[in-house]
Order: sequence, then C-alpha cells, then structure tokens
Amino acid sequence: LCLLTKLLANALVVEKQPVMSSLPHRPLVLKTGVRFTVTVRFLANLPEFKCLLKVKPVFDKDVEEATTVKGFRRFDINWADCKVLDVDTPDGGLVAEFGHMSLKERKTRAKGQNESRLGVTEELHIMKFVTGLQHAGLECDIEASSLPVVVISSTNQVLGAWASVMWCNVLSTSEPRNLLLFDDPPPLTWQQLSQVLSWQFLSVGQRELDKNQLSTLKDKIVDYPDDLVHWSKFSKNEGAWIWIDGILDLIKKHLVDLWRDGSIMGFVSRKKTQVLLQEKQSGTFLLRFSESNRDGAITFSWVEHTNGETHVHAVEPYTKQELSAISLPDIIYHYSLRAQRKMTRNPLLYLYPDIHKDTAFGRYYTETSAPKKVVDGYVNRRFASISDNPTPPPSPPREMDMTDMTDMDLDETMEKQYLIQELFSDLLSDLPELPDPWTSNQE
Amino acid sequence: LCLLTKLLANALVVEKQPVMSSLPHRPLVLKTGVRFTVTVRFLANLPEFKCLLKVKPVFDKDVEEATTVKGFRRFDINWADCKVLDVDTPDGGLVAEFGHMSLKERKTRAKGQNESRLGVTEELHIMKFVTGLQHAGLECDIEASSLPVVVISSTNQVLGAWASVMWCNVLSTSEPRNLLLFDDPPPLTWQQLSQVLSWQFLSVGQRELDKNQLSTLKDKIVDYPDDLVHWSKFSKNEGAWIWIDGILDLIKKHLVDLWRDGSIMGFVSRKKTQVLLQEKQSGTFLLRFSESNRDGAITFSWVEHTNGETHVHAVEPYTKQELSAISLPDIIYHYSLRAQRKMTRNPLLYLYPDIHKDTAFGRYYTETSAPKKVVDGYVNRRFASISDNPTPPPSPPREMDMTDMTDMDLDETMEKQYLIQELFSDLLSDLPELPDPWTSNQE
DNA sequence: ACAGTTTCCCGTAAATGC
DNA sequence: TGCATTTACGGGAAACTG
Repeated sequence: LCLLTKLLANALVVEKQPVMSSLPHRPLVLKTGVRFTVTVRFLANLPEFKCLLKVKPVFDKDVEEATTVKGFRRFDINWADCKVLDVDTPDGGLVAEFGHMSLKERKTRAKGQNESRLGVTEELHIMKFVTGLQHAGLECDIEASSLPVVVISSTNQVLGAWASVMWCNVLSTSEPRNLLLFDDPPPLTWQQLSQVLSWQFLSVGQRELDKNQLSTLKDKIVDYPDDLVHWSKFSKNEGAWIWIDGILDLIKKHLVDLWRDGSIMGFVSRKKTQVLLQEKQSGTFLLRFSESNRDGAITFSWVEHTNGETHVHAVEPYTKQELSAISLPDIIYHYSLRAQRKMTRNPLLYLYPDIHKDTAFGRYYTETSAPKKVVDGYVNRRFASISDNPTPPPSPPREMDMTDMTDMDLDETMEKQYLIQELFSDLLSDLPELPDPWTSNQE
Repeated sequence: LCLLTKLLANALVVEKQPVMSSLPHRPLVLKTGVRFTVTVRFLANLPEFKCLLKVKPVFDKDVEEATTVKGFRRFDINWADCKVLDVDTPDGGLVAEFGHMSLKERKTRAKGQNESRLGVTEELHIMKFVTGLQHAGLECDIEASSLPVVVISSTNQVLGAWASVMWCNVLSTSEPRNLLLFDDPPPLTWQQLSQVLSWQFLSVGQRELDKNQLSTLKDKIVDYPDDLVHWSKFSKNEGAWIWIDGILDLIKKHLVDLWRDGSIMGFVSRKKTQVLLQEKQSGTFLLRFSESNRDGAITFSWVEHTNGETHVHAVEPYTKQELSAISLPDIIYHYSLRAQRKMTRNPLLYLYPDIHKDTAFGRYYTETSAPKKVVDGYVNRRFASISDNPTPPPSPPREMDMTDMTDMDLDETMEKQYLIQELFSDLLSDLPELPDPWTSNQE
C-alpha cells in the first residue's frame, strides 16, 4: 500500500504554460490577476481511471506553519471546482488542463508581525494538484507539486523575481523544495552562476557569453575573498543583476541581431579596450556596454593614430530610448565627427579586429544604397549622431609658423590644411600622404 | 404640488470628476472598468433634510424602449447601495460623493437584432441620481440626470467618443437630451464646429486657432455645397477629425511650448506656403502639419533664392515617434543639408515672417551654448536630422566649360567652387559675392 | 517620512464576436 | 471573411500601507 501511494504520488505531473507572454517564457513567476494555464498529466497509463480522478488545484497546501512565521503572503487560486482527468487525444494519456487560472492575494490583517520579513520576490510558494483514489478497497491521496513559484503583483518586480528563480534553479539539487531558501540563501560559485547567466543571453539574444565576456563579468561580480557570489550583493539595488538585466533587456529590444552575430564584444573593461584597440589600425572600433548605466546602454570605442600619437575615444553611451528611434547599425553608419569648418568624417571603419563595418552591419542599414533626394515632394532626411572631433588634427606643413596662434586658430588652420589637401586630391591627383580617416566618409 | 416637484427635480445637480486622467479632463466619456467619481449636490439649501435624502445612482433609467430598439448596450454601475446627502463642510450645502464607481457591460444575448446599429461611440447614455422625498404628507421623486455619456471599453475608442461629445455639446441647445441623436445626426455649421475645434487647441495647447488656420481648416472640411459639416464625413475613418486629433495629440505630447508661443503656423496649404515664403529672404521657414499623415506629423518648409531662382523645400514630416527622441527645436537647430563633399549647412534661419530662429526656439534648445567635448571620459554627441542638399548650387564662374560634364560631375564641380570660395574668404578676405546660405551654419 | 508593494490605467496587441 | 468591439497585460506612475 505504502509503495503504491508513493508510486502514484509521482504519477501526476504539472506542466506550466508560459505565463508572462512578452518575457522570454519564464515560468515559475506568476503575477496576481494575470491568467495562466497549468496542464496536469497522469503518468501511469491506466485508461481505466478515465473520468474517475477529480483533480483540484491548491495554492500553498501544507505550508502554513513554515511560511506564516516568516510573514509570507497568502494567495487563492481563482478556480472554484475540480477537473476530471480525461483522455488526451494524441497518446491516450490522462490529462486535465486548467486554463484561465489567476492568483489573488488573500488579505490578512496580521502581516507586520515579523520584523525579519523577506522581500516579496524572496517568498517561495508552490501550487499543488491533488486527487483521491479509491481502488480495490484502498484509499490514497495523490498530489503533484509545482516547482517553487515567485508571486509578484507588478512587472516592476520581475527583476527581483527572476533573480530568485535563477538562484533557486542553481540550488535545486542541493536544497530540494526549501521554501525558506532566501531566509538564509547559500552563496553560489562562479561556475554555478556563470552558467545561468550565460543561459539568459542565449535565451534573449540567441548567443551565450564567451570566455572573455565571462572573465570580465567574473572580475566585476566575484570580488569576495571566498571566491563566491553572495545573494545579498548580487540582488541588491546596486548589485550586478540589475545591471546585467538592463543589458539583457537592451539586447532583447534593440540588439538581438548584432548580439547573435557576435558583433558585440559587450563586456570589456575600458582598460582592456584601450589595450586591444591601440594595436589596431586607425578606424578600428568595438562595441561595449556601459558599466555605469543601470538601465542598459551601449557605446563604441575607436582608435586613431595621428602624428605618432594614439588616441582611443568612446562615445557617450546610447540608451534604449534613443535606440528605439535610430538603430545602432544606422548610428554607426552615419556617425560623424564634425570639425569647426563644417567638415565631417566617420571615424568608424573596422569592427575589431579587422572586419569592415559594412561587412558586419551592412545588412542592417535602414537606408538603401541609392537614396532618393525627394519623396512625395518632401526632401529626404535621416538622423545622424554627431560629435565634435575629439582628436587634434595632425601637424600642418613645416613652413607655416603657428607660434602665435591660439588653439582655436591652430584648429582651424589645420582643418584648412585638410580642405586644401582634399581639394587638390580630387581636382588634380591623389596625394599619397593624405591621412587615412579623412578619405573614409562613404556617404 | 406640481410646482414643488418641478422645483425639486432640478435641485439635484450632478458634477462629474475628471474620469480619464491623462486626457485633458474630458468628462462625458466613461470607460468600462475604470473608476470615476460623481458628486451630487442638493441645490435648495434646506439643512433640515440632512441625512433624510437617500440618493441612488441608476444607469440609463427610463430609456429602455427608446434605445433597446437601436441595440444599445446596457451597463450596470458597480455600486450596490444608496448614499445619504450630508452636510458639505465649507458652505453647509447637502452633498453626496459617489467615489470608486465603475461601469460593467450587462451581457445580453439579444444584440444582433438590429442591422442599423450605431457604432458604440454613437450610443448616448445617461446616469441618473434618484431620491424620494416625504414632506408634509406629500411624496415626490427627485432625480438629477447627467449630460449624455459615451461609454467605451478601450482607449482606442476615445477618438470616436470625443467626436460624439463635441457634436453633442454643440447641438445641446437645439436637441436637448436626445439619446438617439446619432441615429440621424444634424449637420453643423462651420461657425459651430470651428468654435469647438478651436477650444480643443486651447485646451491641449493653450492657444486657440487663428483666423488663417481656421480658414485653411474650413477649406478642408466644409467642401459641401450646403456649406455645412456632416457627421458621417467628419467622423468617418478618413474624415477630418482623425487627422485633427492626431495633430492635437502631437501638440500635447511634443509641441505644447511652440504651439503656445504661436510659432507653429500649422494649418497652411502647400500652395499658400509657397506664396508666403517666396516673398521672403533666403532661410525663412515655417512649420506646418502634414496633411497626409493620419497620426500627426510636422514638417518645415524653407525658401532659398539662388541665382535668380527661388526654391521652396519641405522636409519629410517628423512623427511622434521621432519627436520623442529629439525635440523639434533641436531638430531645427541642428538641421543640416549635406553636399557631396561632406560640407554641411543649415538652411533654416528665420521663422516666418522674419524672426531669427534662435529668438523663437533658443530657449528650448537642449544643448547649452558651450558644449563640453568630453563628459565622464566619453566623447559628447547629439542627434541631427540631415538631408542631401536639394537646391542646385549657383552657376560656376563663366570661364569653366561644363558642357561635357555629367550631372554628378557638375554637382561636384559646383561644390568645389564653394569650397574654394569659402577657403579664400577665410584665409584672405570676405568675398562680397559669397552666397548667403553657406555662411550661415552657426555651430 | 519613506520604501517596498500594490493598484490604477493608458496604449498596444491579441482575441473575440458579429 | 472582415471589421467592430472587447479583453489582455506590459509598463510607468500614483496610491497605498504599514
């Protein structure tokens, strides 16, 4: 009898349908008032039980003592009655689908009793589906339990909820079904955390993190002497997760293509960027995520060798808001440095290490190769991101005396040198000593 | 007795609180499932009735026959019980406030009965607040009625609802309380319609429509032989209202300042624009709303006199989406025409008739006058709207022979002329014959 | 006063109904 | 089938509540 009970206890299996549709399907997070669906399947293939098993969903069954002490919220499922296991057409298994379920918080006045209450996204709940079986004069209860569920009431809690789910998943082997896990959450090894983080990028951007990216992240996140990642540090307001999640969201909304292509180095320190780029030819650039912007932002850094000096510049990072108006490939294509004399040039030529930018991004440019000047009687237009030229122009010819010139004069004079060089290069012949970048603007 | 009844029938006054908060407070449109508040005030100042008058809200009281024939939807107010008129602290009047009310559609299966059903935003409903009075052995019922109410279920119906409300308001004197008004809606005179339209702009943008703007609108809207505006034409899918509402929304979201300042001429035909601008000096421009974009868009037109020819150009209109990333003043400030040789200039100088653009828009530019080149180690940047120069440059000096040149060659050669002129004007002295626009880029 | 939490509700998208 | 209307729910902000 005991054996049968145990056997059948594992016979009901719970499958959750996607719950929050616009997120990359993340189960185990439920929002109050939002409909979700659960399918219960009877694993033992016993068609003779057809229509005999009445299944009922129960939220947080048998967890009263354990969690009320900690002041966990209580929820009810908006689902009054039972459902009968019936035949699943394809394979004849017994199945019941609970559709249009939703959670509602049970208002209990006795809340503020506990000072050490966890955050709501640190509460773990479970949903059980129970049924009773009478067979051959024996009675036994069967129940199937969901994985731990985090219940939120607003999408602004998804961030924290997902951190909990990740932590939970990683620890699920060592800490089975401990709903008070976050009362004293164990730290993770970098090995454990890096794997789930990488999965996030795979899920959102169809590409995992590579060795270099993981190494940069490790340096940022695992700065403890014990070489572990601690929950409070990871999930707190200024912790790593909020920053990474902002980047995940940025990728999801604006950079899926580039991330999938591997065009975004992304996680590189400024110092490393400098080291990588200074070895490369002028016009080489790379894309990296802002380390300060908590909301996800991306910048590019490029190198210029001028006159024996090497400069690496980074543009002010682009935010989600801005990328929703202009795509990053278009920004790169149209990016211009503008000097005093209205001359412009694009300093971005080669995606690190040496891929021509049009090879990497050309297929994503909005503009067709031959723009019409006028559409419907309107003058065409495009948006471009423009910076003042941060690199001092190269030295002018020796015969010019500039000792009395102000910086401004100097700047202008140098640009005039360019103007003259350019004019003559076009009108007469190419001057071999024409500096590289000024011939690169391909519009 | 009869007199008393009539007197008291007007004694209850209904005041609706703002219902849809982000709209410019528009009562008379209620959305199902959204809370609203109604305050009922007893006009006759008779404190002895304190706590004797039990008021009850009723939706669509006594309108069964009239509107069910037309297949009007039925609604219930989520408000079970009565409320007692009590003393209003400031002036001692009797008041009851019905807060947290909402409407829910009563599902009736008998809907498709009528073929000629009106659109839901053409259904007019009323809410009544009723009470009974026993005084000196007499009994009489008192009720107060709201103005006609349009009930919607989604914000995508606000457009139609507001059209109905405007039509209703204008006709309220001649057609009192006719809930079937839109069964055969009377046309409006331009005089009537123009007034309510102008109020919309006052409400949204703090400035009414002027004579010229109204005149342009009249030409677009009143094209009937009878000089009237007909409901079906005004409110239908391609009618004038959807276009005007898009513009109102554009103003509300992005152009309140400029509209209030009167800097937006807005409603001017292309032809009129041409006539106005061609008389003005090069660089004069005006702002007008796109006539084709149903979603609200704005463009600028500018004039250039070159070589005896006059050109008026208009840029491709800017949409809400784009203006939420870059403000119109910034677009105007940074607008650039780019010629082949990477030279740029801004063709916008004077807001029609002759106001310098910085006078009109300077206070709204995002950028401060002295931009830093680098912030936090990042190169600064801005977004600019850029067009290819649509105006052919002026004739080159006579001694050059261009008979064999292709258009492209010609274009480039002319630009080189500019380059040379500009170079010399800077290096040596100002050439008096330098064309105006090319000296105007003030960045 | 305040921070964590929930509610509110627009605006878009999807689903539904006719 | 297509269109009209409703429902769904993310996202930002306000309201709540200890």
